[in-house]
Amino acid sequence: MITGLAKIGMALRSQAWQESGTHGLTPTQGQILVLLKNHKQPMRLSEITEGLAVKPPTASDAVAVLVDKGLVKKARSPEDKRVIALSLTEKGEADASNVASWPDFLVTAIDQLDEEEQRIFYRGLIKMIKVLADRGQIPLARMCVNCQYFRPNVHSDSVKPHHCALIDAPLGDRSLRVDCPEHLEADKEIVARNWSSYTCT
Amino acid sequence: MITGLAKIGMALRSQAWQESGTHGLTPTQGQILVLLKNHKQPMRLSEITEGLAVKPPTASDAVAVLVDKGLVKKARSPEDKRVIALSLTEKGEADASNVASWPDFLVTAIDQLDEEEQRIFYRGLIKMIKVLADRGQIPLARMCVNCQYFRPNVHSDSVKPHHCALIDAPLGDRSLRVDCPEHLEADKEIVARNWSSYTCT
DNA sequence: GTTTATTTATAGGACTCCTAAATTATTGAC
DNA sequence: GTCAATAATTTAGGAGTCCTATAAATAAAC
Repeated sequence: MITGLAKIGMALRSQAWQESGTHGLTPTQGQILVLLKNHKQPMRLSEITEGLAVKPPTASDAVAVLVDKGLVKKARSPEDKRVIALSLTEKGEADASNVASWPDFLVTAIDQLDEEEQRIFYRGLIKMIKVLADRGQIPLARMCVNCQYFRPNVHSDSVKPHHCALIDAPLGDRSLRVDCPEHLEADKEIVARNWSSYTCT
Repeated sequence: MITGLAKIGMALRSQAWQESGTHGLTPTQGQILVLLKNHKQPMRLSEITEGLAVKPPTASDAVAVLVDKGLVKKARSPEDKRVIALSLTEKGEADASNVASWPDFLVTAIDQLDEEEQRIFYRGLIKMIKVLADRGQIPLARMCVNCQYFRPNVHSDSVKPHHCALIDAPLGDRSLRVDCPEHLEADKEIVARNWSSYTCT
C-alpha cells in the first residue's frame, strides 16, 4: 500500500522535474508559487517553510531564486520588522496558473475510477491527511473538515451530503478541499464533533 | 484530490530527508537500496534509472556514492561488457532492511481506515498505478495484475477472491503487490483479460 | 537596559537533477 | 572483416535542494 503511494509520489516528483525544463521552474519553486497563489494575504517565510515541509534555509534559498527571476516580491512587514511579506508579482501570478495545472497526467489516472470509487478513495485520502496533519507530519492542512464553515452530513443527498456555510452550498466528498484559501480553523471541540459525524457515515 | 496525493508525497519525501540524518542515507540512496533488495538478480544501471524515474547521470551519481559507502558492489556483466551488474554488499543488505521500514508513520495513518475502506482505497490505487504504468509515466510496475501467476476473482471468498499460482494461495485486494520480486509479466492479451475480470467486480 | 526568544539570512557541504558530450562495447551491413 | 549505427554508462558542468550550524536584526520579557 505504501509502495503504491510512494510510486504516485515518485511520479509526481519526476513529472515535475521533467516539465521544469519547459517552464524554467523547479518543483520546489513551482510549489512556492502555487502556495502564494492559494493565499490572499502575503505570506511570511516561516509559512513557506511549513507549507513545503522544509527547513528555513531551503525555503530562503528557493525564495531568493524566485525574487531573482522576478516572480516574487519581498517586503518587510510594518508591524514586525523581522518578518518578510512575500507576494507574487504579475509575472508570478501568470506563471503560477500554468504551474498549477502540472499534474494533468494524474487526472486521467483518477478518471479511471468510477464515481463511487473516487468518492471512497478521496474519503480515505482525507482521513489519512487528517491523521498526518493532527500529528504534525504534514504541513499546513487547511482542510474543510477542520473549518468553521464546515457542516458534515446535513443534507439527505448522498452525493452532496455536506455543506459549506461560507459559500452556502452543498458539498460532496469529492469537492472537499485540502488547502482552501478561505479556510478558518474551528475550535478543537467543534472539529472533533464534526469529524465524528463526518466519519460515521 | 491531486493536492491530497501531492501532500502525501510531500510527507513521504520530507520524512525521508528528516531521517536521512540518522541513517546517513538520502532518500534516493535509500530507494536504490530497497530496489536492489527487492530484486534477486543483480540489476543494471538502466534498471535503477527506470526504477527511480530519473535520468542516467542521476542514477550513476547516486550509485557511485553508495559504492563509496561500501553498500553496493559494481561488476561488469560477462555477456555484455557494457552493462554493469549492481548488487548489495552485506552491509548494504543490513542497511536496506532498516530503510525499508522508513514510512512507518504512514502505516498508522492507513490504520485509520476500516477494512473495507482500505480495500477500496487500495483498489483505487492499483487502478491508478496501472494506468500510469501502461502509459509509461510510472516506473517498473511489477504488479500482480500484470503477472502470469495472477488469477483474479476465482474464489467465492469476498475477502480473498484472487489467487497467486506461484505461491498457490488466495489473495485479497490488500495483499496485491505493486513491486513483487517474483513478478513475471504475462502476455498482453492475458493481462487485458485478467484486468477486465479484476475490475468488473 | 539586559537577557532571551523569534524570524530570517549566510556559510558550507553533500546530494539531486538535468542536458550535452565522451567513452566503451555490441551489432549489423557492406 | 571492417565501419558506421546503436546501446550502456560515465564525465563535465550548472542550477537547485536539502541539511546543520551560525549569525544578524528585531521583539518581548524581565
